[in-house]
Amino acid sequence: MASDKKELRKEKNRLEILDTAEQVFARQGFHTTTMEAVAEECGWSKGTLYLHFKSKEDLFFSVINEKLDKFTSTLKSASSAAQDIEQLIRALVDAQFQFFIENKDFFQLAITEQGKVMHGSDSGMRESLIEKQHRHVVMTSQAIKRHLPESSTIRPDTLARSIMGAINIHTLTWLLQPESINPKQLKQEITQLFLHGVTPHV
Amino acid sequence: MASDKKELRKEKNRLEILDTAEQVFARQGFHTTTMEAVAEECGWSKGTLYLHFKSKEDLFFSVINEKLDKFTSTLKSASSAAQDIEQLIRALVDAQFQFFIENKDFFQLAITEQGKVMHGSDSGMRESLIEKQHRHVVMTSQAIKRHLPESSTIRPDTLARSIMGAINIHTLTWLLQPESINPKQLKQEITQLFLHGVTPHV
DNA sequence: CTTTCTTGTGACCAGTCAGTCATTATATTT
DNA sequence: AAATATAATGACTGACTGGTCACAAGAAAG
Repeated sequence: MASDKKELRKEKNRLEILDTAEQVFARQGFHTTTMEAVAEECGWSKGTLYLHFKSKEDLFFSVINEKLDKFTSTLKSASSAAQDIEQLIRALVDAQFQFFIENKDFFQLAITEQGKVMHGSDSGMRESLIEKQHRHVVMTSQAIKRHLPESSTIRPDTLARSIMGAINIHTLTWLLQPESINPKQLKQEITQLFLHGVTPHV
Repeated sequence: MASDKKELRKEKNRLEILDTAEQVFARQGFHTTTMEAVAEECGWSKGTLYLHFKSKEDLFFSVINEKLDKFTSTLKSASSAAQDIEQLIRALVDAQFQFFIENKDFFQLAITEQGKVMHGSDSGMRESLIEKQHRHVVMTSQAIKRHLPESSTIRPDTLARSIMGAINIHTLTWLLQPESINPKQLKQEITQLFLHGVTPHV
């Protein structure tokens, strides 16, 4: 049937639009980005965007949603190989940095536009996003739980979130002042920090 | 002279507007907030706002700027009493949580509207804000440097930022799902984490 | 009380943009 | 090749809002 082909093409176009939208949103922020601008940049007309997404918000949340899924699965596979807590933390730090660097656009988007998640914005999209973030933390926590010493007083999700928060802020710094950061050293430091704290370790 | 009184009243009104604006911006985000709304909420008319601030952006940046100064000085005094690295980390974690909880509005603002710092926005305000954040980190780093063991492989500013990042994200979680957090336990965990890492400690 | 000066107002203007839909172009079927 | 169905367009509209400014209200001075 021809409808298969059609569906496929439609999906391909959808993804193309998502990719472009990600860049534009990241560059300009949600409110400053116009549908016209996205349309122009991906070579379709504004009307066509509305054949694929029912509103600007829908487009926006779709961008985030998709990338968040990819992020979660990246971390999942990165953490599956670890044999002990040290390897795991190193893997988590590595993978998150890597992902953010490879997806600067998305990172910038996620950091700068959490506002849309916290404020208003109707429909279930807000909830759906929070749910997705939650699942992300749960996934990471589970990986941690597998390797965390029984006796540890730190709960897996506290650790998961702390690592994320730290890397977030360092990535942000790095984005604002690229020259001031040595990625390799930084990753090493952070890994050490979460493994052993400030206490020097031999 | 009467002009003293006048100046004083003007300053008082300015601060009142800043306070109100902080709340409204936090509740609705930068773009969604209208000058009209701020005016209404503080009982002045829109025109009057423009007697105190030359634009919406000016108002916005003024809000952030002022709070950021308070934040820095709060941390400064909190860290000055510490006698060793443990006390210092505890103090930093405590004070930051405390400040964010007492200034939910500001926190939400800061988190959700970093976009305005990263994207466009003319004038020197963007630079001025980055500079201010930088000074904040420097101040914290200096406090850390005073107590960090010589042999430590972690640089003070890495630690300063990591703590900030971690607390940011936990505060965010706490704002989104208040019931899931036990502040006391969380603070204890985080302090432990940065002191000794995941390694259990007796 | 009248005049002058300061402070405050809000209707208005000019620009913006999300979303629509009548029309056109393209593809598919007969 | 004609007819039909589907995809794409972009001019247009309606709603909104930052910023202005001619005017009003109120205080201070004379």
